[in-house]
Amino acid sequence: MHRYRTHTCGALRESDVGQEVRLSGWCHRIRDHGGLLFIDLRDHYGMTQCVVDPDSPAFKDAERLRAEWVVRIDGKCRKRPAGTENLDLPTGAVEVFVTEIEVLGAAAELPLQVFGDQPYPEETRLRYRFLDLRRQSLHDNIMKRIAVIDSLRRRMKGQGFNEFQTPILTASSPEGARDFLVPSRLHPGKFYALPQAPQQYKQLIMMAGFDRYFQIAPCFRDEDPRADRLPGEFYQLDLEMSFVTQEDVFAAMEPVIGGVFEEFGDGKPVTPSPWPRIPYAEAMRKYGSDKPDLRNPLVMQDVSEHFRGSNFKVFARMLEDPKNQVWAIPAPGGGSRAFCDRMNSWAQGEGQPGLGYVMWREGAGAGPIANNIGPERTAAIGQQLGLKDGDAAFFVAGDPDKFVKFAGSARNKVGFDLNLVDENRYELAWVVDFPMFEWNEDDKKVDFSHNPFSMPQGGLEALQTQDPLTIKAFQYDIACNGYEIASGGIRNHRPEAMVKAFEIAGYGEETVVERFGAMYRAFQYGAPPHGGMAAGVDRIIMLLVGAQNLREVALFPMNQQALDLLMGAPSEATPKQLRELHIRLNVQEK
RNA sequence: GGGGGUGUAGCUCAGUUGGUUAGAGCGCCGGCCUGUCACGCCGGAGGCCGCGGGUUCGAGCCCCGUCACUCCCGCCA
Repeated sequence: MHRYRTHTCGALRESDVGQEVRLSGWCHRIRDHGGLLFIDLRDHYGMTQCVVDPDSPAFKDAERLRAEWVVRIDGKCRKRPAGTENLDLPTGAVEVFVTEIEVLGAAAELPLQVFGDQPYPEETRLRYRFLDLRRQSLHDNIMKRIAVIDSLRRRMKGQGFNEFQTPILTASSPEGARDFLVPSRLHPGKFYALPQAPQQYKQLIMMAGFDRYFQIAPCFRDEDPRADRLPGEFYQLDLEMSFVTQEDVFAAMEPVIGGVFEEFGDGKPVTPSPWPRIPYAEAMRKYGSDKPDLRNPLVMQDVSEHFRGSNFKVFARMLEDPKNQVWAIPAPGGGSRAFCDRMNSWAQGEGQPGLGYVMWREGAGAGPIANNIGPERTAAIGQQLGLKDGDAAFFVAGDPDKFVKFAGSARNKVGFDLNLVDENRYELAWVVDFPMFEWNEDDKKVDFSHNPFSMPQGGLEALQTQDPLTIKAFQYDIACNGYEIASGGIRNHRPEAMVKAFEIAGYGEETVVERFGAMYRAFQYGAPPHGGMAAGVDRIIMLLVGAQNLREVALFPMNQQALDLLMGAPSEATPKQLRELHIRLNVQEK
């Protein structure tokens, strides 16, 4: 007989009745009836009910057991008495009558219970992650993560993509996020950086003549986290293809991303291919977001004309500045004072002065704004938005660039609060035509708005002739249910266009050579047109398991302060380590 | 860097307008219990009310500060 087990805890069935078996696992739950004692023994594979009574030589040992002790039990598999079967367990037709118990690992009093699904504070969960991971929901999430990643690999390989590994210790790159730095021992005063993404490597792989690259790539960014942004490190399905247009990338990726949503989405409807393509400008105008939640049917509209010259002086005066507008968020079914007041105080909580609204009832508008602008204008607004009695609309005014984000979150709130969002579906869309550049108000200069490696639409000629702020890039995202789950672009593989693009952003050719030397050099020696994207693996899995937080789908995440409470990272270095690295600390005293 | 929320038993939480001895459930310890599967019943231990200061005759509750966790803004393709 094997030292630890003949079967796993999920294996025994009625066909095994009569066998002498050996199981090892955790005591999930113990029910001590005095003369009869049940142990639910649990391992990765499942759970088996084990029974001990005073006739068993193991009875005394069994009475000592507590939750989460690891034990080996020997016994006989037998059919449960009629009427006591547990249909909820695959092993529920049988039980093991225990004759011997060996304690393999006792457990101290638990800081969190493995049994049940009681909520626990993040700090406790992270410090005792190994216990949290035993709990069913996290355990299942991690197994689903593994299955999703397997499926992504299979789908990518099936399309002729090859999986590469790229360096983890690399050079700091000036674009994008803050780098994690690693001091060099051999080169005093110099540092490696952890890659924010294998962006340059994957482009170099294309220039090296490999055609289709992918990688489940670890990415490192030293930025503050969010619920949908893990601190420190996260994973991307990273890919790149040569000799492709934007449409080729879409065609390659829709079956991969859409496929995993169909495969792992518990049968929830998934947007069929081809997915909608929404220009960035349209997404911002209709949804107030570059990652719109398309489960929400609400579409915002510009209603400036109805307020221009009206008696609602706050808006009328704003509209005298041509860059200002008034947008309306329709709220079908939201025409109650209670709801509108609630939205108003929510807006104040968001740091807004308030949120103006009109309610429609008995064929006319109601509320302070309606009173000010009069019945004709109110009716015209209702008509434009397609609203009727019982509905409302909310208004946001000012410079759209400044209020659009707030308008977008108001649209979300109205949609969710009025139950207009069907949460049981996955709505996927491409957001395309991102602007190449944007105006940086702080520095009074033009910046790259996404990554500097994207090809401007119109190429070099557009860079030479157009107002930079009107140039669009071959740059695209995938939005799903309000999350950005992937981002990519067709790359700028022409050195002269690259130099020109950087010049517009205020960098000379010498800067390009200095900062992106490898790419610049590679572009000189025959660069194929290429493009690709990167999908957020953690975020996709979060959506698939229905979690609200990325920590629910990561094995050993850090907390919001980027501390690893389990391992105790980051930690201090010894004087010897620092000496070898030529580092002297200069920590500010508080 | 900024704003919001939370912090009371090992854990989840309750705790009235500031008023005597701070409670419940789960867990833990002891006892009873032969068909449970959230087993049941009886008893018990367990508290720097995050920490520091203040107001008050009196603070878990009010004020100031601070720390921790979390959500958001900034930041981040």
